Amino acid sequence: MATETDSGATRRGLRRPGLASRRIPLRLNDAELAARHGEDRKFVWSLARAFELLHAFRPGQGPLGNAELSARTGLPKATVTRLTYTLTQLGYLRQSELDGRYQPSPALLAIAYPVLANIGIRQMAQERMQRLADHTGASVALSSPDGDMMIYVSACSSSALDALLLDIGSRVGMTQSAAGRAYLSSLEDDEREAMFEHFAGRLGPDWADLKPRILDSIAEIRERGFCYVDREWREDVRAVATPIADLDGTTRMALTVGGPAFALAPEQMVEDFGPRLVHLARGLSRAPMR
Amino acid sequence: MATETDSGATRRGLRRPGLASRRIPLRLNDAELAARHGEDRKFVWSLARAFELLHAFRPGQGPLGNAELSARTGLPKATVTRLTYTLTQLGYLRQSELDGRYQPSPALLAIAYPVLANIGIRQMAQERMQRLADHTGASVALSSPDGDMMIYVSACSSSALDALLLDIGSRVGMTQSAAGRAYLSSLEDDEREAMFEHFAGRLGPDWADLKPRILDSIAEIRERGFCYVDREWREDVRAVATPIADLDGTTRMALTVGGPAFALAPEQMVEDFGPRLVHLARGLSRAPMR
DNA sequence: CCATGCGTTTCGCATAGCGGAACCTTAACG
DNA sequence: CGTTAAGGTTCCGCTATGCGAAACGCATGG
Repeated sequence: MATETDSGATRRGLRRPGLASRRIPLRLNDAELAARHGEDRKFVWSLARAFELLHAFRPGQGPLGNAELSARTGLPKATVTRLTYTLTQLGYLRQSELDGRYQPSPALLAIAYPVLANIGIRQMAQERMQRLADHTGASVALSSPDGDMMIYVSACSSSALDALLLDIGSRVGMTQSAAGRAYLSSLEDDEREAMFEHFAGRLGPDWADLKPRILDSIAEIRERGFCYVDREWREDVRAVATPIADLDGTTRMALTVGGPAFALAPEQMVEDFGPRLVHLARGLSRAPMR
Repeated sequence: MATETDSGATRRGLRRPGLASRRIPLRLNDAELAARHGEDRKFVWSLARAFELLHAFRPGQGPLGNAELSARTGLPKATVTRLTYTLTQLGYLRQSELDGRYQPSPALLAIAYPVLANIGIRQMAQERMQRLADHTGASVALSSPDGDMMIYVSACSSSALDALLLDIGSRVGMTQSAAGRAYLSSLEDDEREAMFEHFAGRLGPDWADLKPRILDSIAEIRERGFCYVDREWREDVRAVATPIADLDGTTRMALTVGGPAFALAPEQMVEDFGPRLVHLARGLSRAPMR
């Protein structure tokens, strides 16, 4: 009997936890937040599940089958079948004729498009970013905060670097990246403090190492307008970044020049790229009109 | 009693139709298809509703409130509240502090990102597209089919055209645009015939006008590799386009050069841009490796 | 042939989530 | 200030929804 009851409880009980506690499902709202929705009459769980599923697709890893999706998300096979089916019908997933596995379809770009269109500064910045990319031979990007990540909303690279290092939509950690620190520097003290609390909670002991480095970067920005971060985000990448506001004057973002460490000399980053970046940001901030 | 029953029936009955028959909610799966899901045990309606809601946001139209969303989608206010609430929690919508209205957030870009990363030819094309844009002074784009639309998956513009005419994720009609016709030309006869059936169904009487023009464009492509479409998609836009395949060799796409009619002379489009475009497509198709 | 692995289908059940209606706010107006 | 209007949220009863364990199909492949 106890078994019976337990099994029932577990079966239902697993539902939420499947999303909530296990494996940090929603990368931006903390797991705790998700857990808090346990009794929330307003929260639509099937939606959360579907997005978690979409999130299981990673760039460059190619198509995924239902089994793989089930494994990654922790959702039961039947549920995955239903979700992939629905998403396919809606056109957001595309199923390979051959192996029946799924891939996100361009339709997703279409729903993401209004995001781009709503970032006023993007349009203005585009050309000048490209010029800066050409001059520096590195990648230039504009990024916007999202949880504890920075998301690229615009990206240019020079011909020198054959492939774009990172493209629109890619994400870099807010704490380790130059972009993230530039953004953090633009926050009010109390806002930044709140973020720090989050980080502390998330990172635990590592935070002690990280915090001073972030503070250094912020001080650097205060002093000369940009920060230089060398191989912290990734072993092989260095970048400079500066904060910038969108045309509405409130939305905070970051502007970055970066690239593979082997191709970029630290001096040129600090002496040339950094100042140019600041110049660009200034130019965009006192934007003529609109 | 009859009233009672009817009201009940209507109440529930309205649900599906709210998505299905009314106002062509899912732009790519035909309304008919959606309607067909009436009894489909596998179809998750809340998902469809949520995406319809996301789809209500249009580029450049700024943030939307729940009322507006309710009006646009035909979903009841309470439902909209629940959905916006959930999407906000998940981070895909962002709510303005001031007026409480919603806007799609960059998190959407992050879920769309794998789409870009999976299109192999994108990376290779980027630089050469940019060069072509610089040379022509027009916009160069790579687009992928989605239902009866072409969606831009890559876009370059020259410095000459200050703003990007269209950005990644924007959509143009398959029937009217050069890109769409280039894509159509790359289909097998039976596939194309199937598309034509769709169009005929969708467009009704207009189809009679449109079809010959599409066939002309296709003939043009057969003959000289590209088609030139002048102010059909929009009053003020002209473009040339050519078909191209992704690296996998199967996924069909289109490559376009286009821009405002006043800035582009028909002769240069046909004599210079078109041939260059074809050259570019050829170069990309016999891509060296990978 | 039986195992293994993927995918779909079935089906009974609890509840998720729907939506009409009531209920707050704010704002504007007379 | 009442009053109307327009946005939004909350309530709440009800059932269709969508969940997921388990059974089933269907390929591989040893």
